[in-house]
Amino acid sequence: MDIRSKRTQTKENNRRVILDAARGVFGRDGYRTATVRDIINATPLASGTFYNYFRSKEEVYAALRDEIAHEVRPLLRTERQRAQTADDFVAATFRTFLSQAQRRAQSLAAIDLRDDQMLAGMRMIVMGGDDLRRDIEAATERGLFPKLDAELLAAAIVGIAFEVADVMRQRQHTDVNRAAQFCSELILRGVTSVPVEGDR
Amino acid sequence: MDIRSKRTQTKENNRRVILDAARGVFGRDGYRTATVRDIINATPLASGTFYNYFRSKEEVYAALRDEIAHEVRPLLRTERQRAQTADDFVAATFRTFLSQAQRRAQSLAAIDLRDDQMLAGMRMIVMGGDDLRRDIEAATERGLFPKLDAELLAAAIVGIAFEVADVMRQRQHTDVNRAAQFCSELILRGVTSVPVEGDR
Amino acid sequence: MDIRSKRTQTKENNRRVILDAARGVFGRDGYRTATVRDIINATPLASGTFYNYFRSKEEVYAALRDEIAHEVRPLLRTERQRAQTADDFVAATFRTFLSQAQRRAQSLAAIDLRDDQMLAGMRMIVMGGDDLRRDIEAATERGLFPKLDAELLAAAIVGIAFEVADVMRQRQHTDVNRAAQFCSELILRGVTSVPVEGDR
Amino acid sequence: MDIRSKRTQTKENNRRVILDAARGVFGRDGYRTATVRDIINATPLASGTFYNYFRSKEEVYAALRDEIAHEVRPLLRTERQRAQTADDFVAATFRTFLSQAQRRAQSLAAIDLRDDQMLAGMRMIVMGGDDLRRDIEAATERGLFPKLDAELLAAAIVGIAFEVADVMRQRQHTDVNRAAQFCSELILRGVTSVPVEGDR
DNA sequence: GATGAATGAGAATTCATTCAT
DNA sequence: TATGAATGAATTCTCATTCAT
Repeated sequence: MDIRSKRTQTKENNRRVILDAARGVFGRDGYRTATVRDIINATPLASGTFYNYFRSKEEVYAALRDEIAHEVRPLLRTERQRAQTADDFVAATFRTFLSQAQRRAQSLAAIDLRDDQMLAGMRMIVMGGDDLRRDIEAATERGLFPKLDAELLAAAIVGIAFEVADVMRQRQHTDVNRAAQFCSELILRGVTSVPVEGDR
Repeated sequence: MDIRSKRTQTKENNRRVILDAARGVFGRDGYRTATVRDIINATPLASGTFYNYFRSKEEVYAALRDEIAHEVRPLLRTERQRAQTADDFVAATFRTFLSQAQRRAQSLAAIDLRDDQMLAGMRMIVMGGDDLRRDIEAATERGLFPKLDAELLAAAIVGIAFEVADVMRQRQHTDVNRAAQFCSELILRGVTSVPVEGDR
Repeated sequence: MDIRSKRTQTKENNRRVILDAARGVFGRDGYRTATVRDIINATPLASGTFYNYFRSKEEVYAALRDEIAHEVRPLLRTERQRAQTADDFVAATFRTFLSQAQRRAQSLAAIDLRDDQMLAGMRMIVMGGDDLRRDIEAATERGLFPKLDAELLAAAIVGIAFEVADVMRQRQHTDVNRAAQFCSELILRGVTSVPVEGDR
Repeated sequence: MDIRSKRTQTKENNRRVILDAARGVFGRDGYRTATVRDIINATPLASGTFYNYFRSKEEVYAALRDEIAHEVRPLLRTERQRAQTADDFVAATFRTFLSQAQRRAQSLAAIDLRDDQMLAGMRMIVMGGDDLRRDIEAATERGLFPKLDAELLAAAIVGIAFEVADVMRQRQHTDVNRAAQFCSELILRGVTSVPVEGDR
């Protein structure tokens, strides 16, 4: 059904190859340090070819980020919009983000989370631009949250998500559910209700 | 009476001049983008002079960061160690960090918070390396917190502090106390107890 | 028929162009004084291009030197290993070295012989690393020389060869054979048997 | 008797200090690599002070070289002019040069002999500009040598002296007399009469 | 479209020398 | 004269981007 010329296939394939290489390089060297040349070298392609697909490192990054955002954002929105309780809402957000962060360990999660461009990107993913704030506002309308500063709450959720993801990365800790639960409890009921740890 | 020779004064002055220029340039262009040359150009000094004071951009940044860390860390530790309640502990941390972030609007806060080096630096300031985690552990001994994963809690606090500071920066919002209170309530008692907003 | 693509040709040509330029510049300004920029400027190429071919000035020099060593060393070894008498052995060494030094008047010989890197290079050529010493030892086995300190003898031969080559260069004297004969006699039978000069 | 103002003493002392430092630095890093700054740093003096005494690195070197030349040249000339036989003449030259080279192990001899400026300097010392050639010519008049190309002979002697000094340096061999004898025999009667070695 | 060498602007850094103190 | 910080020209090298094949 899908009749593509060989050329088209190659074309799309190269795009893919570059994106994957970029992912690896960003993950290894950090977005900042990585050079276009590094990306090309991680590829069987020639340097000039890069510019047939992307105009710059930034553009590759954007593509990479958008790719993820496109997969993750709808998931997040759906879960949040379906949430019946504040617990559902918050837990969905953390669970989805943390499990994505983990699943993408070799790709985006492996990218230094603190890298500024990258961070902006990740934030965009979690918050979905302003998805999170809007979802919070909608949820507030539905009575899930008390009336509060949605933007600040969104910021807090994002902040926690990032830092906790980073701790998980350092610990090479993989119990996403427990981490997500920790975050949710913290946001929902505060430190007093956070589940007591045995040890990690 | 004039204990410092003119020379020494000039020398110290130049250091200051470079640090201030760096601050401005980092703030304007971001740490990443900024070049040593940019810093020099923001200065009446010659290029070589820079290298009489710092060996690289990294070193200037470190000096800038340490300057702040030196002022802020002791404050934070003292307040947290004196805290009689979890509220005191958490509130002190947020208040101090957010007010510092604000006070330094032209300096570090103005530096792109999302820049990775910068962010690592700021994290070091707030957490003081591991100050925060250790303080949480000590406070837990004192019974201020239930037994919990101190590292995760520290991460959560840092995450919130950052993101909220950033929102404040964007809003050019100056009510530090309200923001600090918001953060504290969230951490302590969760979203349900966060003070209801009129609007900003 | 045209086995090498135009591209490959250009590439090889550029390498040649750089080597030749380096030769000229080294010869004119001395290896020490010469800068990579000087070499580039003696070329129609762009500065970056240099670094597509060589990593540094040192590397160009090494290439230049090796080029010569590759041509000269085998010649020398063969002649010396075939030598039936001490006379043959010594004469071959001087003749080959001096004639090479002369033939390369525009290339290596023109390079300041006294420059240390250069000199080390030339020494490597004449002695071929340790070729000369080893050849002397082998010749001693064959009974061409009395048992003696091969390393010192090699050193003496090299020393004479250099200095005499330098005198020839200054004199723009071209009678290689006479110079070689002079050196050989000196080494073989000493000053008393050196052929009496009219004058130069 | 020698009434010098303190100032004059200091002045001469500083000159000395710089010369000694330069010697050490040249010896350690090589003339080429050494920078004026290195020399200054090897001194308790300030950078500006250097320029009260010397205009450049070259000038320090020249002073250093001349100092030695002034000590060594007269010795050499005297010995050579007094020489009754070719043996005396040649042996005196090698012995004096090699022993000087050795005695100055921490100073000039330690300087990379192959460094071009240095080499030119050393050559000047051994040959004394043209001393050696002139002395050879004079000795030839006296019948010590057959009529021959004095310049070439001088060159040969210098070449041998240098290379052998270098071998000695590498070997950390200290038997100057044996080395000098080797060189003399070689020059006087050639390889066949060079004393047979046991081993080094 | 793919190739990969050429390009050259630009960044970091060094260091001989000057000059105010 | 001594000091040592300031100077800035000069150098090396990198890397995004172009372009002939």
